[in-house]
Amino acid sequence: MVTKQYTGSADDADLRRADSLAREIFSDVANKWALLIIEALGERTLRFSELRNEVEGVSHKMLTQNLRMLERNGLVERTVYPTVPPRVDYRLTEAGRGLRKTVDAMCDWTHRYLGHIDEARRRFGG
Amino acid sequence: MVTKQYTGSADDADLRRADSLAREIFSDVANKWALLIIEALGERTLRFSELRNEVEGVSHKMLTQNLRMLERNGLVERTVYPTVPPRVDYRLTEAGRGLRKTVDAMCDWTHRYLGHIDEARRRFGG
DNA sequence: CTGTATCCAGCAGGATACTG
DNA sequence: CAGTATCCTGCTGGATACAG
Repeated sequence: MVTKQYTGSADDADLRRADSLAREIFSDVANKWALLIIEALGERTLRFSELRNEVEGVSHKMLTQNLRMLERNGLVERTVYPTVPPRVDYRLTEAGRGLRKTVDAMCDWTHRYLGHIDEARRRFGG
Repeated sequence: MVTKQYTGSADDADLRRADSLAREIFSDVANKWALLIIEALGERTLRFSELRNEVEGVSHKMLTQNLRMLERNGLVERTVYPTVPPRVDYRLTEAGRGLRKTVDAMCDWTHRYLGHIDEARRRFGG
């Protein structure tokens, strides 16, 4: 997210639109539940109820809400089997898998710096 | 963030602690403002007011709050110059720069899939 | 300029109940 | 089982004022 310089040229409107879209996507995606859901899905296909178990602490409502958002942005694909009781599968799209790589990197980072951070907190607190 | 299997062995407590710490860090860091601040800082050293300008739309309160949190976790270093008026510089620590790489990747991803997502939204809306 | 504290509206998000 | 809708509370986060 680099700050753009708008020069007043013809296609400034396009640049501005892209920029605001980028910020919108970032806001959608840069939230705890969305990232945890993506991480939980990984390469797997999971049902709603499975996802609910995998993502520790997520409520029914938050899960539905975030899944809709991810679907809307084309990061998650939703497959409904018209059986009874119904069965709904979720899996990452190509775009979703792309994002997942970055979330993985973030998880790796978290674990790599765990000790670092733990120590920093103690210093800060003392 | 992989689900761990707790077997009841001696150092389960440690594993559990590390796990909960990891989740805590993730919750702290996986939020819009924190990531935007980290991205804005980049390799630069910025003052509070500069940061306020760089991070579009952030309020005084949110900026302070997130900077404290990032400082507490040892991701941002805060330098106070006891001048009048006071001057305070912020810059990423090594840990912070590590995280920044993953945020960069996320930003790259956003721009790479911008069109993709735009299209997905239209499909979803129609 | 930077930071803290207070107040308060608005929304996030949990619990619950109900459909297909 | 999956999803939607409603209610209701508690927290988030903006605005404002003030201090160092």
